[in-house]
Amino acid sequence: MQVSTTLDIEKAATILKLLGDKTRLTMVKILDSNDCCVCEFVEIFKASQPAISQHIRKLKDAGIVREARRGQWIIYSLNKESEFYSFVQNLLHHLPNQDFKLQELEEQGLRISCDS
Amino acid sequence: MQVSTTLDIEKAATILKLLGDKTRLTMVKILDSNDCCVCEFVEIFKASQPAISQHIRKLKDAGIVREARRGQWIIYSLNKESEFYSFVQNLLHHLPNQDFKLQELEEQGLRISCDS
DNA sequence: TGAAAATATAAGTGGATTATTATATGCTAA
DNA sequence: TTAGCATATAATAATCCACTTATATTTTCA
Repeated sequence: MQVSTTLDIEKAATILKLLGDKTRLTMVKILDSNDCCVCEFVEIFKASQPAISQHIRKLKDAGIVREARRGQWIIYSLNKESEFYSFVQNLLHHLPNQDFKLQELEEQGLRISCDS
Repeated sequence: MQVSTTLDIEKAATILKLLGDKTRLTMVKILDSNDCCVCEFVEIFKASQPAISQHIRKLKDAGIVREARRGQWIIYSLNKESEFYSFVQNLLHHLPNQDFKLQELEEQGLRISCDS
């Protein structure tokens, strides 16, 4: 296997610990194929808004996701410039697609907010 | 990227949390190229024997490593039959080789124990 | 301008995780 | 058969983590 980047073991452990949480790991898998805002995650995970915001902040602090304000929403996406991007990509390839979660939202009309 | 196995997200998060610890991650990286016993890890990590045993037990409980008694020593190795093996392998490829740690032990004559 | 929506942040709490200390187990060799 | 080594296990203490509740900030729109 050819690997593009070699990570410091300490940094790698930090990233793995971050992703070693079901909510954050699922978030990142979803963000791998869609941009998303906090309110959507709140729906998907049936969690409180502060809980979701706190998970996202950890991912943002580590540089794994980035944010872009769009009106009153803040849209999150994977940060492709992150030094961990290819590492995370490789992980994600082992996980089942989670797009059905967003599709469910769409069917409930709960995804209009971040459409476009 | 072609991936051999797809893991349940929940299981994947569990494995990532396990590996999201510098000591355990380094252990697994070392075991990727060498079998090892507890006393060697104690030396390498300058940690207490119970602390090391407890880390190893977590890896063993998850099926990532297996043990084989050899006289008074117990030799640990990566469990290639684990359903997580290819997942873990992929991770490890991103990490720098840690063989120098065992080489240091050898130079101090502290590796005789597990030689075979 | 003021109300409402989306999000962030702070403080506090309970549960999980890690290390320590103490003790038990299993094997070897004298 | 007993002493010593390697390792496991149990109990406990300290630290960390994720969630909750409460509040602040930013933006939109009427």
